Formats: sequence, C-alpha cells, structure tokens
Amino acid sequence: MASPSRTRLSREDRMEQTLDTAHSLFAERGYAAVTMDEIAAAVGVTKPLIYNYFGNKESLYIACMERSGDALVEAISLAVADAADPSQAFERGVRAFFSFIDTDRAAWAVLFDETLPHGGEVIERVSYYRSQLLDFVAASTLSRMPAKARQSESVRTEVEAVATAVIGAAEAMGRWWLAGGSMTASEAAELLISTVEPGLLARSAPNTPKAVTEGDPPA
Amino acid sequence: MASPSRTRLSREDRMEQTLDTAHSLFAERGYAAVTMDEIAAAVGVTKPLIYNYFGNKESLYIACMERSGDALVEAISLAVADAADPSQAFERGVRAFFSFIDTDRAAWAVLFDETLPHGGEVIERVSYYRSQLLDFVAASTLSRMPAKARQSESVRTEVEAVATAVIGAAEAMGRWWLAGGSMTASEAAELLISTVEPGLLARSAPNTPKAVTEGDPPA
Amino acid sequence: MASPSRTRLSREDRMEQTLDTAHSLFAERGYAAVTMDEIAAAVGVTKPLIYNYFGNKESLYIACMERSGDALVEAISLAVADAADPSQAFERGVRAFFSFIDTDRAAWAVLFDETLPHGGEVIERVSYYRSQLLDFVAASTLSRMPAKARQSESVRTEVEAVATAVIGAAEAMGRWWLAGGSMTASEAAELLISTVEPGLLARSAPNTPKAVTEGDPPA
Amino acid sequence: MASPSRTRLSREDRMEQTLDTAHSLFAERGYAAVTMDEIAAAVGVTKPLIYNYFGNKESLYIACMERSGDALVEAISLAVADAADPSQAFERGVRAFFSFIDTDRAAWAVLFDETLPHGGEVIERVSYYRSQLLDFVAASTLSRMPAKARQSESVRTEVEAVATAVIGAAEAMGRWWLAGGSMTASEAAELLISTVEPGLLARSAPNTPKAVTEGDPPA
DNA sequence: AATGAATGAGGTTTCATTCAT
DNA sequence: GATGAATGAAACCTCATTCAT
Repeated sequence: MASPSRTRLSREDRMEQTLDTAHSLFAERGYAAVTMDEIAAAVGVTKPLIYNYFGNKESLYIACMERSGDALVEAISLAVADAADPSQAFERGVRAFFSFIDTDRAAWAVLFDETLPHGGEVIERVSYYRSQLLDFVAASTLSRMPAKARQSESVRTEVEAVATAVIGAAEAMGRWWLAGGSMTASEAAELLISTVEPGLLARSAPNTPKAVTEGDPPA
Repeated sequence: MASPSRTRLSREDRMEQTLDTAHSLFAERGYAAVTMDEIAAAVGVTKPLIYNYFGNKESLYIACMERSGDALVEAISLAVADAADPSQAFERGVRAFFSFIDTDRAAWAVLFDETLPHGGEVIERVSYYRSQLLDFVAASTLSRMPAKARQSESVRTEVEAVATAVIGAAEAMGRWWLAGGSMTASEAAELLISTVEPGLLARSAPNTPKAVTEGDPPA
Repeated sequence: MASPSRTRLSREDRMEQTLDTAHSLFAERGYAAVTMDEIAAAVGVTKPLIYNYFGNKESLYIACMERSGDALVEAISLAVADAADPSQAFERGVRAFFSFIDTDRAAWAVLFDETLPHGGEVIERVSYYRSQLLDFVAASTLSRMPAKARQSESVRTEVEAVATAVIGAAEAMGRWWLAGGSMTASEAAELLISTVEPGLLARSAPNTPKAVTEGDPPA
Repeated sequence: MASPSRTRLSREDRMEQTLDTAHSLFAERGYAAVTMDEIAAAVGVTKPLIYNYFGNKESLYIACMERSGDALVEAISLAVADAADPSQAFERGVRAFFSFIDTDRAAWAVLFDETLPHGGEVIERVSYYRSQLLDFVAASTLSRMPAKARQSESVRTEVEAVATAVIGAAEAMGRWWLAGGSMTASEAAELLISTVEPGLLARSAPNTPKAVTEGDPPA
C-alpha cells in the first residue's frame, strides 16, 4: 500500500507490481469495495495505465485470482499426488489446503471473496477453482470405493453433495481460523480431518465393518 | 412481486407489506443487486415512505433478515429441545435446518446472502444468527462430553472450530441443494448427518471405543 | 442557455424545459459535442434528474428529434395532401419543407445532425424520418407516371435514386440557406423547384421525346 | 488493413504507408470512430511516431483528405476542360464525379465523412473541396448564360444556390449508390444528369420558352 | 528514426438519500 | 401519512496526447 517509487518500470514489472497491490487491496476489502482509482493511486500510476494493461476491473481481478487459484490447486494437487496410499489423499489435501492459506491468506481471501458480482466472468473463474477443489475431495472419496459403486449415478450425486459439504466446512473453518487464530494451521487441519474423515470413510466402504477401518484394532 | 393494491394502509400493514416485498427481492437477487427504487416500485409506494419507515437500506435488510433468522433459530431450537436424548440433538437440529430451507428458501437466501457489504451493521446481524447456529452445534457436541472436558478452554476452542466447520458444511450443502435439487431436503439432511456425525461422536467420547458408537459391527 | 429559475417544476414542465434546452444545444453543436453535464447545467438541474426522466443521452436526443421529425413530416404531409392536382404535390411539399426549416431551423439541425453515432438507435430514427421524406418525393414522382411504368422494378429503382438526389439537393440547399441567408425561404424553395421539377416531369412522362430536353437540339 | 511489414522505412515511405492505412480506416468507419491507437497498430508503428509525422489526429485526417480531394478536383477539372462545347461541361463533370467515386470509394468516404467534428480545421478543408465542386457547377451554369446576366449579383447568388443543390444531390446519390449498388456508376450519373440538367438549362437560357423544355402539352 | 511508458481530462451512468409540499 | 422533485458523490472507462530513452 505504501506508494512505490516513481521510477518508470517495464511493462512486466509494472504489471507485477500492480497485481501485487491490487491483490492486497482486494484481499483486504473485497472486489466491490475497491475502486480502480484506489488501485491506481496505491500503485502510484494513473488509471489509464492500468486499463491499458488489464482491460477492466473484472480482468484485473481475474488476474489476481488466477495466481492464487493456480497456486492453491497446484499445492493440493502435489500433496495429493504424493500420497503413497490413496486412502491418505484426503488428509494430505486438507493439510495442503490449510498450509496454503497459512502461507498466503490474501490469496485465500481473493479466491473466496463474497462480494463478487453475480453474473460476470469473474464468478465463472471462481467457480472453476471451487470445482477443482470439489474434484479433489470427490476423487479421494470415490477412489476408496469399490468400482461397482463408482458407476452408480446416485452414488456420484451423493459424493458430489458430500464433497460440497466438506469444501464448505473447509472454507468456513479457514475463515474462522483466519479471523481468530487461536490455533496453528496444522492443528486446524487435523481438526477438520478428524471431523469429516470418519464419515467419508464410512461412506467409502459401506461393507467393511466400520470398526476395523476406523480405529482401534480389535483387541 | 405482484404490485400490491394501492389502498391506503395503516402504518403497520404497510411496513409488513414492504417487508414481504423487499424480502422477496433480496432473496432473489441479493442485497447488492436490489435498489431502493425497485423496492419502492414493487411495493407501490414512494421511496421516502420506505426511508421514513426503515431509515435506510441496511436497516431494511436487517428487518427482513430478522424475520428469517428468528424463524430459523426458533425452528432449530424447538427441534433440539424436543430431543429426549441429548445425543440426538444434533441430528434433529440438522433435519430442522434442512426442513426450514426447504419450506422457505427465500428466508435462507436472505440470511446467507453472499453480496452483503463487508463492514456494516448488516454483517453483524448475520453474524449473530450464524453464531446462534454455531451454538446449537457446539452445545450438542459439548453435551455429549464428560463434564470435565467441558471445562477445558482448549476443548471449548476446538469445539467452536468444529462447529464452525459443521455450519459451513451445512450452508454449502444447503446452497448446493437449492441450486441443483437432485435430492429431497431430508435426504440432504441425512447425507450431512452421516458425514459429520461420526466425527463429532468420536470427539465427544474420545475414550469410548469408536467402533461401538458407530454402527454396530456385525456380530 | 440562460439558466432558468430555480423553482421546482412539475415533471411534465421540467421535461418540456429540458427538451427545449437540449434541443437548442444539440442544434447548435451537434450530438457528439454536447455533454449531459452541460445540458443539466443549462437546464439548471443535476444530471441524475435528467437521467431519471430520459434514461440516457441517446434517448434524450431521440426525444428532441421526434418533435422535430414529426412536425416536419406532418407539415409536408398536410401540404401534399392539400394538393388538388397530384402534379402539384411535389412543389407544395418542397415549399412546406423550406417553410418548416424557416420557422424552426433548430429542428432541422437536430434532424440532420452529422455527428450522430453510427451504430445506435438514434441513427435508426433519423433514417426513419429521412425515408419519410424520400417517400414523399418518390410518391409524387410515381403518381405522375402511367400505371404500367409504376409496376416496373427498374423504374421503381430509378425513382428511388432520383428521389434520393432530390432530398440531397433539398438538404444541401437548406443547409446553405441556413448558413448564408441571402434570400427568403420561399425564394429558395422556388429555386429548388425550378431546378429539379423539369427533370422530374420529363421522367414522369417518358413519351415526350427526351431528345428535346436532354441534349442536342435536332439539327 | 493487413498489418504491413516491420522493416524500417524511410521517413517518406513511412508517411505514405501511414496515410494509406489511415485512409482505409477513416473511409471505413469515419473520423470519430477511428482512434489513433488503432491506426498505429494497423500501420505497425507506435503512436508517437505518427504524432511526430503528422502532429495530431486532425492533421492526419486532413492529409488523407487532401489526396482524395485533389484527385477528385483534378479528375473533374480535366473532364470539364476537355469539353469542346461549354454546354457539355456539366454532363462531363458529373460523369467524372461518378467515375471517380466508382474507382475509389474510399476517397469519397473520407471526403464526405459525416462524423467530422463541427468546429475545427478539418471542416474548413472539407469545405474547400466542396467549394471547388461548387465552382465547377456554378461555372458550367454561368458559362451558358448571356454575359449580361452573369454580372448580376442576384443571378450569381441564385447560381450558387442552385449549384449547392446540385452538389447535394450528387453527394446524396453517391452515398445511395455506394450503399446499395443496384446500378452502375455510369447509370447513376445519367440519372442525375437527366434530373437536373433540364432545370439548369432552363435557367441558363431564360428566353427559351420553358414550355418546350418542360414537357409540351399535347397539341 | 523510433519506442514503451505514462497521463490529463473528461464522458456516461448509477445509487442511496433528502427536500418541500 | 405520503409524495414528486431533486441531489451529492462516485464509479467505470476512453482518448488524444506527451515524456524519457
């Protein structure tokens, strides 16, 4: 927010700098409340330059969002891919998620801003990232199911619903954690895992005696 | 939305009618997208009258929200209070929640509008209702815990976090359900219950062998 | 342009007054060069009021134009209808045309403004009025032709072309006359009539040997 | 419009190339709708270079216009000069005019653009070319008059008015022809000639009984 | 000979809100 | 108890034009 130096920057540098500044502002106050004038002033240039580089407000926001979104999706993607055992994908994904919002809480805020205009391109892009997260959860749940079940249409619908609920839980908890901060990100992750993992597991393996998968080995 | 009759109404009736109309509009398109002009036109009165009654847009929205919020809290409250066994409070609450949004999706929409201005009084009131819901979940979780645990500060924090996650899950699933509608409200409720109940239970009774509480193993 | 009194006016009066003022400004400097700010200032109100009444700049311009266009078309229409003999329709129409632009030169300017945006609704409306004028000329020419010729497609095309030329001549002469003013409107009308009437007549009565009018006198 | 090669050109060549490109754009969309950005992009150079060469947008337009204007005036001038008999000057001029706009419709479009700013230098230059055309018509009309009449101030005014009307007719018909194209340029020329020539002739030779030119009543 | 970076100034439009009756 | 008229403030966006290299 500190107004940067007055030197002429290369197009690339200026764009980078603008993205940084805009990202901060958007993260702090949301899409609707931030004006182009403000962004320009914060960057230390005039509006036309920003319009020249980014076209319009929505596109600028999308550019901000893309950095965050890509980073988040990649972080989770890597974590999940590294799981030796598919049954650990979910946990690893959740941990990556909280680790991400711990590292870059602004990214999170931009990605899940609640003041976005309802009917534009921005919302489409946000939806894309949300759907990516959804897919991670859904995939990790499905991967633990018998092949037969995975085919069923109704099972797939249920899994989508459950995944939605889990993402909602993660978002809410993320928000809560960002606001309060009375525990570490990793603790928050474990808390979420312990809350939903049992239910997911039960759903994935309906035939398996739940007792066995869930915990205490039989005496 | 049908423009109401133009007869002169008493102040109270007019307010009631305005609330109805405004509620519909807000539910349909969100706080930000609805203008005072529209509301006045839909009600069939002039803007100054609405300002006279409600002061400003935020207050009007709050008035709309309060009806919905109170109704929701009361519905859940009743359901929970009726539970013979505290261990059923959570399930009953969730069912009441989905039943409520099934009956009155407009109320839900107003209560969980995502286009609210970030830093105003509105958001405070929304928070109040959210915190009420939170308390239900937290209470139902705590009630299943041994008294000793309930005293612990760290346990209370954990429970708050978990309850937040659960409410987030419910909201997200509610939104998903309203948008798609590929199952009944009651199915959605069961889905949510089956997803988080095991985890909650495990948390409430950490000593109890989880297997036992979770769906009797085959003999 | 003198800023009118500050009294509150009825909607109708204010609209009327706004139309008057805007009409003057548009007539004087053209659509593009007049700003809404200016209009509002000249009327003595603020922009939002004007937007409230007229919607946007194009609509305001159209409202201005409609008055002028309707008046012009009606004036010509009446003059032509009054012609006892169809062979006089053209002359009467031309006189009405010049009489009109004599009475209300601003109307003319608004109607044939050359700075209108190319692809909007405004241009459509202007075209409508232009086509009305065209029809007058074309009709008066056709009415003097034998029924047989009137059917011919090629004759109709020719008549359209000629009518276009005549309207162009009238517009240009109108503009010239408005700029210079070295003769009366009625003299200008007669001048135009004497310039094109012979040609039109010759066209209408193709049986007359064209050789006589058109070129080399017979040896 | 095809973006030209990026080789370094001499100043003169670059100017030439810029004029070509700008001319095309202006002809296609009119002065107002073309931006300097566009022109620069289409030429394949940067704006400052264009400013360096031409000063500003108006001057650039004028430069475009001058080529077209000079060419048109010269074409007509030649045609008229070639007329053995002064009585044919008008016809030849009209034919040259339509032949010109047939060959180079872009030139025409730039010369008679209707979106030019009202009060600048551009309009002055346009007026110059228009006055040149006017002079051709006026001269050809005057040349057929007795010397005595030519001296009269009022006759000269009348001739100017009539010439204005004729040019207006030519412009309008030119526009119509360019838009529709349902006849050849030469047919259009003859049509215009046959429409105004009789009137002009009658004016030039006021002693000739007009009845003759105007369609003899059947004996 | 030419460029990339940058701007000043202004345009249309929208909205919550209040004045005067 | 209610209205029609009116506003202040600001938002997004565009364009011709120039500076510094």
